Amino acid sequence: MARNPIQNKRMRDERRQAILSCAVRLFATRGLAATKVADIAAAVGMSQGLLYHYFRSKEEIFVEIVRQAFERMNTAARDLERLPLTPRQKVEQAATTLMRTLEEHENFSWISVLISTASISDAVPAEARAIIRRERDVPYRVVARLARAGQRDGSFDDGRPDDLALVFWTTVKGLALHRLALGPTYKSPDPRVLTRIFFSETPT
Amino acid sequence: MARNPIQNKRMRDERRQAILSCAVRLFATRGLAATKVADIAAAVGMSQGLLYHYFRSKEEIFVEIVRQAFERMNTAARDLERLPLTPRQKVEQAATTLMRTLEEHENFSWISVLISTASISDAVPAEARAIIRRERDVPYRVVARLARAGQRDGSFDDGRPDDLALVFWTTVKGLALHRLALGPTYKSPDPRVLTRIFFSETPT
DNA sequence: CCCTCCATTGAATGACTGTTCAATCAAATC
DNA sequence: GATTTGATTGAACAGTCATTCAATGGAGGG
Repeated sequence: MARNPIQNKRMRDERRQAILSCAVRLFATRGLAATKVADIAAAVGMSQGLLYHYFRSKEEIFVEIVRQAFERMNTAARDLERLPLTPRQKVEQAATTLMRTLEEHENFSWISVLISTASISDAVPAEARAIIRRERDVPYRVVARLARAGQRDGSFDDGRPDDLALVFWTTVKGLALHRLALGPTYKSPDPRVLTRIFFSETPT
Repeated sequence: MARNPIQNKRMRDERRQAILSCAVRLFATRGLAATKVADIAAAVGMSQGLLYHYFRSKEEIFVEIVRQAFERMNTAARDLERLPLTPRQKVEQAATTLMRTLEEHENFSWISVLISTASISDAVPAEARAIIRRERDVPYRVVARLARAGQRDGSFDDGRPDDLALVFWTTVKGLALHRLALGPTYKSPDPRVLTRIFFSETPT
């Protein structure tokens, strides 16, 4: 193995990521409590003991997954908001991107499901709960602001912005769920099922 | 206690229902594995041992909940389908009823969340998985048929009926989730967020 | 008043599983 | 080739928790 301390750290990080990405689908399909450390170790292909060389505990793995998930999702949401586009274009782009991501990256769906269940659950580590509480409504707020902007400039229909944002993300989560149920057969619906939440077909 | 064997059975059934309705929210918030038998017993207010007088195992409780949930939901769906109404009226009635139920009966949301998580989970008893596999798409099919009927008679917009049904139920599930997060503060959005999936505002 | 059911308890049991640890291995540096 | 440093293992440990069970209570019927 690499003795170079920098390469060393990199390999360690890669190994941690490998563990995380195996653990995601286990946690998503079984939940934290029902996922055994032995399962994770088997999925990664290492001994149980070695897992504890990379993470202090099963809970730490879980927390790390939650942390990274929100980091990526919220960065993407804020990036979208900053793009120099009209509200209508932003919604269209978000809808198209999300539908494509659903089809192409199974991982997005695993993470989405994991977060959904973790958000409800009483049985998650306190640290994970804190992250969730702090981060979970960022995407909702972004979309609600978008809805408000669109309604102000007249390109969107009416409806309480918060409700519309809720329906928007709810639909995405539901599709993610469905995508996992179907596997590779899955085909995303027309992005208009998302855009229609905000405005009817006819371009202004 | 009632010695009358008929009354006796009735009291036993009531007790079983009491256990089930306490267990639902525990299973919904923690998942099957993370819910301890001790928790359920404490919630009902009985000893752990006594639980086993009413149910053979923790899993049996879970399975019974799943069974009853699908029974009610699917009966309601099929009842709606049989009503002498136009597709448009049926969708409107379903939307209104669901929005009201969400506000008034917290239990509906608990059950909805329980079923959602159970549907994904690998870690549910085989019997529950069988019930889920067998029953879960009844409501989807009912709504898809409705969509097809509405499109045929021209009162609905276009869109793949299966996709529309998916989006419809997904939204309901998402709202149930949100309703639990908010508690008594929750206020259902305008039913049109549901009807709009199928047709635009203007009445034909 | 006794006998028979059922409800009820609380403690014992036994399996499961997260975590620790002492020991081995392998690579790189000197 | 000796030494250091991190990777890796497998078994042991400890705590948790579902399930069982022997014993008690209490209500109605004879």
